[in-house]
Amino acid sequence: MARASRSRASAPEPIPNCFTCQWRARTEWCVLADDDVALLNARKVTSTFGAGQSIFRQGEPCRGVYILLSGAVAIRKIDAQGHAVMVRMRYAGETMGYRDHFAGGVFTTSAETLEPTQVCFIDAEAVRDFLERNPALGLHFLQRVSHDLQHAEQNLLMSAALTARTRLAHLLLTLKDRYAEAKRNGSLVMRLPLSRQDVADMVGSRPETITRIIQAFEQDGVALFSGRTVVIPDLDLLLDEIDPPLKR
Amino acid sequence: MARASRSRASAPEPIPNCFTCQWRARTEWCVLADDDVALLNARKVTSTFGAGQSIFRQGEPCRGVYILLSGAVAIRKIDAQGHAVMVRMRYAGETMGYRDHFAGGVFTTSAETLEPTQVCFIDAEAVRDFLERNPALGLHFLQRVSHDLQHAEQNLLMSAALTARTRLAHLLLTLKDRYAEAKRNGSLVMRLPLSRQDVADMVGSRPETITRIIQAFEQDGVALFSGRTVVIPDLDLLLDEIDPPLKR
DNA sequence: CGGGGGTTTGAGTCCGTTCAAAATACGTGG
DNA sequence: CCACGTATTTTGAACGGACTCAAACCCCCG
Repeated sequence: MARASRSRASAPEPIPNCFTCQWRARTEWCVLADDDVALLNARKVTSTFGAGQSIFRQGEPCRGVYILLSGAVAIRKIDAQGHAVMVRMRYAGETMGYRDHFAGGVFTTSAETLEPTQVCFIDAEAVRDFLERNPALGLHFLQRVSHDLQHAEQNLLMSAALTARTRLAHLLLTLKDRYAEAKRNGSLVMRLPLSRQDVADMVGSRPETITRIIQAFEQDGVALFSGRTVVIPDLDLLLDEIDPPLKR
Repeated sequence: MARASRSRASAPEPIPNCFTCQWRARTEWCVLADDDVALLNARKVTSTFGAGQSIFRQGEPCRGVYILLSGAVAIRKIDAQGHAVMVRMRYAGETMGYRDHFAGGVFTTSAETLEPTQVCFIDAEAVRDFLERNPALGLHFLQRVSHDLQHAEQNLLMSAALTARTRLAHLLLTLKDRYAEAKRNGSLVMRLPLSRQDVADMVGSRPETITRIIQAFEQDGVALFSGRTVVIPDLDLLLDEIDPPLKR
């Protein structure tokens, strides 16, 4: 189908199998019994995207949900002024598109790959079938969405009470969990797949402000930036940033 | 149980009946068949609260969900600095506590009545039973929580891109739907159950700023405040506030 | 009629923004 | 592999919205 045509032509690679999938035990779909997994395996459609490609667009009817096998995706939303602002990321192993799927069936966000990414698509009809065959799956998603909600609310409080500097520190801390590698001297190094604009969006600020906070971080030895590569010499220093987070 | 002891002793009033409940068709519970409703009717525990009383507190294990029969409730959250900030309201006909119930079982917010309020309590075990007997109920809540999530995300974007003035206009518009009465001259009048501090919390601002915006609104004829009573002479003027909502 | 909490007013400050230009990085074609 | 054009990032200066602090005010309640 149309979606498949977006995938990048590539050398024959092994067709992903749900049974041997490394994420099988760690996603919401882990409650599926073996025969359900067989069905999932048959129904899923796998595609591969290069970096910077669109998986779905805000406004489209949503035809199903996606599971990320590898890579990372930026979720963006068009704001009142018509600009696309990045609101969150999705990583390998995560399901995506389920909010809009369960909320009503129209995408309220767009998804664009930040790196080469492999995704499994489960169409809406299949999702409905699985939900029917195994109500526990629905409860898992209910729990998932509820957690998302708590997280979103936490973010709202954060943005109101914390400075941009503290919020950037928070962002770096979450990104470190996904991207940081420990060096032998104890420092952490990571290469972010985000532009300054994207970072600014996620922090609720502007690129210029991000640059200035970065300068401050470098002066204080909290984090050293060079392009999209970040070095965190001492994690404790970064953690201190969010400890006394009083605003003004 | 303990919860019942919090209820206000009151003159014998008719015991609410789920079958004749005015909200029956309009809540998530509408999917319940008659025999389920009978069970709901038997399992629910109704209590009555005066204004300003606590229904549950952040940090408590959450023992079930609540349905508001009448009144209104303020949901507050303790922020990083230890202050309780109001994050949202719950109105008659709405279910409350379901987020924390489905997310994990500990209240991440506190609930306090803003007016005399009557609530039905459904304990967690009963919720589990209903979910089991009728999986569609779970899907309804899934839809509900997903909508909440979209709303929360919208709020996050709003707070980042809109001025406090515009955000207050938004708040007034939502409050109008619940509280405004139309006068014969076409103006709307409402009495808010919120203090300036609460309004400031919900707008992500401070009481002083709210006062100043109110003054500006009065000068522009958008809304006239006297204490907690608000007059909206011309709804279109208020709507104009959110129409060109560019910040800076 | 005397508190006392909530609300308003005032003045000053600061964080983050805007606007604009310079510098740098990046991708593409020659 | 290097030159070039474009996009991103950085720098600078100035503005402004919203905050802080603090005092005055007012309304409600006892």
